Amino acid sequence: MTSPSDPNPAAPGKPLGFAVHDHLRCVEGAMAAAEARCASEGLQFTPVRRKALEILLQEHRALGAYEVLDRLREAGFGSQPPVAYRALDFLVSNGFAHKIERLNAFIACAHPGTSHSPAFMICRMCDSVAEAQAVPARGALGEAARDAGFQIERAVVEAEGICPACAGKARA
Amino acid sequence: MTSPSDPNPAAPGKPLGFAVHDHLRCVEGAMAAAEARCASEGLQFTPVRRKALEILLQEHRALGAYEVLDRLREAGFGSQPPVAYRALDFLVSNGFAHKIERLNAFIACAHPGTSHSPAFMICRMCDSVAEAQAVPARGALGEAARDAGFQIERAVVEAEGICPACAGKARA
DNA sequence: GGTCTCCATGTGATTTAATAACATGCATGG
DNA sequence: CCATGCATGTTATTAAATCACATGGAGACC
Repeated sequence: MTSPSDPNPAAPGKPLGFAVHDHLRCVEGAMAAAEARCASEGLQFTPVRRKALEILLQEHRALGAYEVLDRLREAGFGSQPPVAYRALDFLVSNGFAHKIERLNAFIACAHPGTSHSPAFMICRMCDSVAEAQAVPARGALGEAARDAGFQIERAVVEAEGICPACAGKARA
Repeated sequence: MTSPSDPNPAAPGKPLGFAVHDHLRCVEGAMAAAEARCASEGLQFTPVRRKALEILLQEHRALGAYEVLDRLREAGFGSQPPVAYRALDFLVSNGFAHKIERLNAFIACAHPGTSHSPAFMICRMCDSVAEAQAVPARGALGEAARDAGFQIERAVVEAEGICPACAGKARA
């Protein structure tokens, strides 16, 4: 699973998370990308923020703020809620992570760099989460918004269901 | 605003909430519909549940569970959180109301009867909410789900932005 | 060099959201 | 008549999020 010869089956823009992939590289790559972007945009990628992103990147699953807080504390950072919430706010507002409203939880962005309006698929059995792209102006919602004269600025799109792995297990 | 000659500009299936309409009738109609459906399906439309729905119907806006609880208490019902949460659970599971995840709040269903997967438009200035229809299988999300082998069971679709009324005010 | 300001971090306390666990009481059906 | 199921109610607790305030470092500016 961490063999360096593993191909990465997730092409850019395609949902990752359900697909097998080289996770070590996946984490390292994302960290390097974040590092680079912070440097180029003058964002302060401080130790807590870095650690928080690392924590989220470990799994393709959404973590609650208190779960992140626990791990930050273990790593020697502050132990009060604002510590986690502030780091998460930084990550979310700069596109390094997203909040899954349905779960009141946070997940690392799977398509960093890409300016995007993300959509999520949440498996209700194993809680894994995959991120896809969705343009809100398209589809039924965009149509309704145009009809109503509503200006969409941001959209939360979160599908709940069964991921391929769990569907397989259920059939077995 | 409550004049009996007001036309109702919201055709079935079209988003309501931003449109001017006869709100008294809107509430009465929804209550009657709920009444009828509970009778026909053997659901217990008890006083708390009825009152909770009435409370939500008063406004085209999402109310927090504790806000609903306050009004239930004022109406003489129990004063503890489970009172509100149980009534709201009943309304949500039977399609009389929806939960807006983004706001951790609840709103009366605008298209009762219709079996639907709702989508919402939330004004970030005045907090009003309009409900539209969105079929999750269509659009970019459905495509991504098919690609990934993910089976969508339910979808949260919540657009945040500016409603026509507030856009008008901003221009003035 | 000194100082001012901004911003990040840390802590204590509080508010808001949601659920667990348990008791009561009323229907309905056997 | 009693057993069962279901709705309601209460106490208590857990989880999520924010407020308010103190500290301290890095740069900008004189």
